[in-house]
Parts: sequence; C-alpha cells; structure tokens
Amino acid sequence: PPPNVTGNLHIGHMLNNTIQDVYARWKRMSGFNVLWLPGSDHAGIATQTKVEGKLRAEGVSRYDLGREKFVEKVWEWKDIYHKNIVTQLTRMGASVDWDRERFTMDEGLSIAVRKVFVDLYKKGLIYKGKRIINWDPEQQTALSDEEVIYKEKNDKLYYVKYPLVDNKNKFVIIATTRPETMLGDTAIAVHPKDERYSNIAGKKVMLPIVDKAIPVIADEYVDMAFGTGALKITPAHDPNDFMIGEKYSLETVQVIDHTGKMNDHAGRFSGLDRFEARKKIVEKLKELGLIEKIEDYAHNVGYSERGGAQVEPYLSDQWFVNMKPLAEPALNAVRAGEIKFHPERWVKTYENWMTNIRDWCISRQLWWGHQIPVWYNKKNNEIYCEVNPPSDIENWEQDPDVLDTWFSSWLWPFSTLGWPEDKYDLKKYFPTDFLSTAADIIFFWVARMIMASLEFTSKIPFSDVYFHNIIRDDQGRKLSKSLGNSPDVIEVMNKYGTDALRFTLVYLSPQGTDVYFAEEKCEIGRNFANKLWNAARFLLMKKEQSQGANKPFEQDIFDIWVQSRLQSTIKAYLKGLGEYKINEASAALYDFIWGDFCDWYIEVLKIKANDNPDSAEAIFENAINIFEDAIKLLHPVMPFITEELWQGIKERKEDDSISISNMPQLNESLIDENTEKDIILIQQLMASARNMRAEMGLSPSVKCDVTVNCKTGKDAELLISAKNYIRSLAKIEELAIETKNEAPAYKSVTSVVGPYQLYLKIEGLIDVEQEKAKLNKEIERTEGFIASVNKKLSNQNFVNKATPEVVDNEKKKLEDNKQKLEKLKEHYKLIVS
RNA sequence: GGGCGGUUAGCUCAGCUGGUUCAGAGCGCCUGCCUUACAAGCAGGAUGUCGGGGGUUCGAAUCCCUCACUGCCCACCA
Repeated sequence: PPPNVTGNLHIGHMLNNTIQDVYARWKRMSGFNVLWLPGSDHAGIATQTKVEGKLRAEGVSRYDLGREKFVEKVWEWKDIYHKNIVTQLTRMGASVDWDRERFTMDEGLSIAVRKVFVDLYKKGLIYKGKRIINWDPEQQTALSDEEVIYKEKNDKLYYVKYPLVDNKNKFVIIATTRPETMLGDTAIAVHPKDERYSNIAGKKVMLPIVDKAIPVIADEYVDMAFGTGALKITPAHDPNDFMIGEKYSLETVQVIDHTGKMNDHAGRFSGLDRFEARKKIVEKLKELGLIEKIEDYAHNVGYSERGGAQVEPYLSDQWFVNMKPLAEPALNAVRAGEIKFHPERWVKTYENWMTNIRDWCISRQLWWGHQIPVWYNKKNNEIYCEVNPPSDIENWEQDPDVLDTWFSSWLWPFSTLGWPEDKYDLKKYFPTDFLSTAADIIFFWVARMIMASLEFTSKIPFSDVYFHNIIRDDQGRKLSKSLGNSPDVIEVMNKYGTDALRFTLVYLSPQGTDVYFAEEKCEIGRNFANKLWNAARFLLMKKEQSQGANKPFEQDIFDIWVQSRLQSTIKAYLKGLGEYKINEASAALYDFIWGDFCDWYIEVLKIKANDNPDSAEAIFENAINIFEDAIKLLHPVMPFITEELWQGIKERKEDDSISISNMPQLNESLIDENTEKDIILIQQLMASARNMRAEMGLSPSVKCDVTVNCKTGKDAELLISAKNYIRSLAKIEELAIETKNEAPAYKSVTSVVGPYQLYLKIEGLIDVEQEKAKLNKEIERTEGFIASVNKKLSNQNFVNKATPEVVDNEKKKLEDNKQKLEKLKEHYKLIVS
C-alpha cells in the first residue's frame, strides 16, 4: 500500500510496514515466492496544498506560475519526499522489491486510470451532473463525502421573521444557523400536519432584504419539533434543500461563489466573505426588526480533511461514479468470506457503508493529478472520452479537472502489476494475499479496491485484510504535529535500534486495539536485543573454549524439555501469525528465548558442561542449533540483529543470508507435555528453595542442606534426574531425596511443592515465633482450600454434572492437600517442641 | 439517531471457544546480589471484591441481560 508523498514516515507507518515485513519475510522463509511491491501515492489535494503553502511562503501563487509550471514544481517536491520515503523504508528494513516500485502517476498507472475512466463512462457508470457537492472554498475544489470531517462547533441559531405577503404584520419564524444563505431562499417549508401553519401553507412570504415573494410549501421532510417547525429552503446551498427544490421545481439561486464569497446575487453584500456576510446580514435583519431571537447552538460542521477549511455545500458540475452496481459484488465477496477481515468486526462497518453507498464525486478542481480523459469539441460541444487524446487535438479542449487521488489508488493491486496488459507479473502475483492497512481508510481505499478489482479483473484483489492498530501517545491522545507527541521515527531508531522499535511495536499491538506508545517502551525491544546478543556471545565463547570436546553427550530431561519448548513455541508462533496476532507470536518467542532458553537452559548447560568436560563443545554446539532455530523464527520481526547473529554463530557461505534460509518446521512429535510439566515442577521446587533461603537471610554465597520427601518413587526419580542442576542452581550442598515420610533430624524450615516436601536445614537458632506464624498462615490457607473442595465434592449436582475428569481432579486436589496439611502440622509440632 | 469497541495489580495490557500453567506479563515498587553472557542483568517479594447490578450454570474474568463511565465510526435536524 502506497504511502503519500506528502511527508515523513511516522510511527503508524512504522507499525504497518513492520507488519507487512513480518509477513513477507515469514512467507519467504517458508518457501513462498513473495512480492511486496513498494510505491507511493501522489495524494492530490494533500500534496497540492503543501506545495501551494510552500509557494505562498515565497509569495507566489499557483496562478502566477500557471498549470504547467506548477505541476513541475509538484514533481520536484515529489522527488524529494519520495527519496525520503525510500530512505526510511530501507532504514527500517522493509524487504520490498524496489525493482517493481510504482507511483500512482507513473505512465503505466496513468493508462490504467484512463482506461478505467473510459470503460466506466462507456458503461454509463460515470456521468457528469449538476449536484450539491462538498466544496472546499480555500482549495477551490470539490471533495467526496469521505473527505469531509465533521466536528462539533459552537454556533448561533438565528430565529428570523419572514412576513406574510398578504399581511405584513404576521410572520413565519424560521430558525437557521446560516442566515447568509437566506438571500438564496426560494421557499419556506412546514410540515403538512403542523397545525401552527395549517392556514399558511400554500401562501407566500416576503423574503427579507431581498424583498421577494416566496412560497410556503408543506412537506413531510420538515421536523415539527425542531426550531419553530418552519424551514427555509435554499436549494443552491444545502443538499436537503436541493432535494426539496427538485421535488417542487423551485428556482435555485446561488449567492456564494467558489471562493466562499458572496456573489452578485447577494446584492449589496456581494464580495463579502461568507462569515462576514453573516454578521452584516444579521445586523441588517436586526435593524429591520426581523430577528426574533438568537440562541447558542452546538452542531456538527464539515471541514476539509486535508485543508481544514469549512466545507461549503456547493452546486456545481462534477463527475460522479454510480457506485451501487460496483458495490454489490464487492459486498458479496466479503459476506461470503472470500475476503476476510481481521479483526472480523470491520465486516459490519463495511457492510453498513456498502449497503448505503452513494455516488462518488471524482472530479477535483486541482492541477496535480490525473486529468480527466474527456475532451469537448470547441465547435459543437461533442464529447470525446478515450484513453488517448483525439487526433485533431486542436479542435478539442480537455476537461481541466483532475481525478480524486483514490481513483488511482483503488486500482493499485492490479495496475501496479501491468494491468490492463496481461503480463507475467499480473498472472503470477494477482490476486494478492494480504493487505495491511489502517482502518480509517476502509472506505477510501479497501472497499474501493475490492470494487475495482471485481469490476475490471473479475477477481478479488486480496484474500486477507488486516486492520492494524492505531498508535496513540501514552496518554491516549492522537499523534499529531501540533501536539508534538509524534516521535521522530529515525531518532527512535537511532536511540534504541530499528529492531528494538520493530519488536516493541508488534509486541505491544494486540489485534484490534489502540496502542499507547511512548518511545521509552522501546526498552522492551532494546533489552531483548541485548539479551540475544549476550546469549549468542556466551554460547560461542563456550564453544570455542571447549574446542575438540566432541564426545556425544547423553540427552537429559532438560534437553528433551528445551526441544519440546522450542516446538511448542513454533506452534504458538504459527498460530499467532496465522490468526494475525503478531503480538502473540512475538511474545511466544520472547518468552522462549528469555524465559526458557536463557534463564534455564543456558544455566543448566553450564553445569552440564562442567560435569561432562569431554562433551562440552558438543553440548554448546547443540545449544547453538536451538538458538539458530529461535533467531530464524525471530528474523521477520528483528531482521538486523538476527542476520548479524546468524552470520556469526556458524560459518556461512558468502551471499548467504538468514532471510533466505528455511524456517524451522514444526515437529509436533517433539512436544512432550509431561516433560514440560515436570520441568515446571522442578522450577517451582527450586524457586521454593531459593525463597526459603532468602527468607532465612542466607547469603547467596552460602550453600545449604536440603531434604526433599517425595510422595512416590516416581516423584523421586524426577528429582534425581535433575539433582545436580537443582543443587547448583539453588546453591545446595547436600540434597537428600527421600521417599520416607518423616522430617530430617536437623532443625529446618519447610515448604510444600506439589508432591514434594522440602526441608531447609537451619544452622543455629531460628525465629520460632515468626516460623510459627508463617506455618499457621499456610495451615489456615490449606484448611480453607480443603473445605472449599470438600464442599464442591459433596455437592451432588457437581459430582453428577461435571465431567469425570474434573471431578477426579478435584478428588486428587483434596487428597494432595490433606497430605500437605498433615505435613505442615507435623512440622509445626516439631518447631514448637 | 444508528453501529462497533473498551473497562483485569500504581501504569500499559494479555487471558474471554466456561473447571490448577485462572487470576497473569512487562514497566514501576520493595529486598538481596557486580553468581566467571548480560546491572539494558540475576534471584526473591508485595499489590487485584477481573467497572456496578442481575441472570444462566454444579461452577463465570470468561456466556446472557442491564446500568455506569469511556473511545471510535457512520448519518445528520435546518
């Protein structure tokens, strides 16, 4: 999807491009031929506005330059910003195919635009019509409905008295927010059932100031409850009034011109700005005693999305696309699930818009854009609409308007691949698979691409659409230049690293939410990168130190475990990416690499290598292989550091790259849930031992003695298999693993972990009172737990209705905790004695 | 007016196809560690009536209803 050429990459683009890059790299490493086609959009109004602004600062207007010169200036601007975008995309590591880069005003894309226009015109789906459209009086161009942003504004509601023609002492009072348009009133409307006006409907009132008699019509459109129940009708300056005007064949009188100033029909107000005129007209009405009252009134007012000017409903000749026929197949494609939205809820939004779709105003009175391929014959007003200009060009004049930017963007998925020619790229890469975009352009762009694709290629443009998160600042405010809360992406990359930023963004972005971002959050990614770096450095160092110690080593429980964890991680990773939950995929990697591999496996290997010096190199080589798999999985998110590490951990061929290596395949047979559970138990046991040490105030350098009473021989075996690791990692000198059920002879503190009762030997005195209190608390908690399980099990409903496994589980819980309670009580006695 | 979200530890959020990885993570905070990869680190710890109320169920953070607050989108009454 093409970014605009109007400015710099911001943090939202960064997220969007990272997401796209993750999918491109992931699929590429999974054996697919991936095309990620870069490009940029000429962004008609936005760009023209910027360039005009720049010229204005130099004291030049576009009219001074003339159309041709001005457009040249815009191309110059485009070149600068385009370079900027390329630099930034490269910097963030986007693995796009630069050879296929496109711009919406390329020759090829321009042909596609003209072809589409001509086809639609010939099919009768494009027409020119005089309508009320949204007019930007500053840019002096028409806008589509989607380009108008409504904001609440505090205004006034003016109550104006219109005298009856046949009785100048009687009035109809209308309420309006826009008194300046009254000069163009051609009727007054009331509701047919409104008794207040039943004897007035059909009569005439005098339009004040203008002193013209206008009819009072009765129409059900009028809301009796609003204002006075009487509505002034200004067909030239209000879309609803225009409708009523057509219905009753009312005259349209235009009083505001294309610059937002009052025109000649405004009489003595002619030449005034619309807002200035409002004041003057209200003054005049006051003078005439025709203002009943003025109230404060908050209402929604439309502004130009790009320029910010208050939009004027304006009657003019414009080009429109009849959207209904295009919308229907596009709606069906999404409803039928041919195109899937993620998150799915956007389907409703899409349906809602598509079912109420209105004609699209595509002509813009700008100079920057695709000029409409329509020529008018200078002599006979004949119309010529073709991709190429007429041969006798001197006899024709081209329509001066350009097309809405989106009229080229909506062709992007196929116009960039050579359409309308059916070349290799189009055959090979179209339809595409994946679109990632911001939800705010679902109507502007996504919906229209679907419509255009179906209309012109009979194919859907893409099968999956991901609406990415909106990035806000850490207080939840929108990022904006005026607030100064939009981080400079390049600066953030300089400070924390590109990979850190990329990782942080996707890690913090759960599907379908707004993300509160602050650059400090990049510490997450930076620290993670640092961890990776150090882990790799350590593994390599160890491997080198133990060169030649290649004796095969025995796989122990931790070796089986780490393989299982790796496979479980791959599974979660694939699931996350498949469901468009990149945060879950990246969290799975983060947890595995940091929590499992670094915190536990590497620590275990230190011990293992010490115990088996002949196998040391083999042990670390094996670890490096696992690490290599992990960084391959991570590569799509953190391309730079993973490449660097991948090159470093093994000998590589020149020109080889992790980005074209193969993703590790999921091997579910290596997932061993029992071993994973066993290791969790061992980890908990160690944590408990460490905790007891800490609570006893043992210095980390002091070793201690521990006895563990196991419930069964099998439980004991598990500990024996990890005995050395437990001793080392929990700093235990003597570790006695017993299956008997009595406390050791030495003085100790105790704790219970699953089937294990731990006793930590205490030298000297212990604080009996403190220990008693602790035990009491634990005993109470256990008793409470037993009571609640008992209650559950004595509930016949539970026993009968819950699944057998759940009931058995409860029974087991009860049994375990009863034993635990017993042991705790025994120990309590021991301490007290 | 219509539609769609959100409300879980001080902060930012996971969990939401109902039942021990069901109360979690990161940051922040407290304690102790320069343990021979990493102080951007390691070990340990504290903190929540899972927005209020009601319902369904043997069982609800998880499903339903309702209220409150909050964000967004669409339409727009002059």
